[in-house]
Amino acid sequence: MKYWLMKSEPDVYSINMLEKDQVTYWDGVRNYQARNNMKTMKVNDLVLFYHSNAKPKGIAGIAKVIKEAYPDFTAFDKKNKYFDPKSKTENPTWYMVDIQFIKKFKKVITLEEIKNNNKLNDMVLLKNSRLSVQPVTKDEFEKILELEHD
DNA sequence: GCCAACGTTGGC
DNA sequence: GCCAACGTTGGC
Repeated sequence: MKYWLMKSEPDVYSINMLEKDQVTYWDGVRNYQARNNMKTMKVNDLVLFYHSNAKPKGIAGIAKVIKEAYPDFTAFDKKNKYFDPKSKTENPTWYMVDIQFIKKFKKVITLEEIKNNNKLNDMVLLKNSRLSVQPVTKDEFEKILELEHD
């Protein structure tokens, strides 16, 4: 099993909305590295749900992958804001996965807390802050859970 | 709201 | 294939 971190701006889609929906499809990824990461995901992989451009910004909860990568249909729809003419139905450029809500942290584990933890210095989150879908190691995932506070 | 970092595009 | 110009992300 693998671990991941996925970013969302809570104004666009937050952990609360995922809790309400329970299941969602992760559309709109238009970056090749992020897409490749999604293509690597397997059912039951765990996902840290990160709130970017937010206050507080940080990890807001956990989700799991329930459907592996399939074509992102929003890329085919001219009226959708994620429309991309270079993605063809017969040879899609962009993919999405489905995730399911697992839990919402009582308090967001903030970016600051992550930065202040020596064990988490190598997280992709800190090295490549712009990547919206990124791998997390088992050790990092477990350390994050230790930072959860009631 | 600013801007650094980074990815993509397109002219050559 | 290089790289300048441009657009986007996301922390501050």
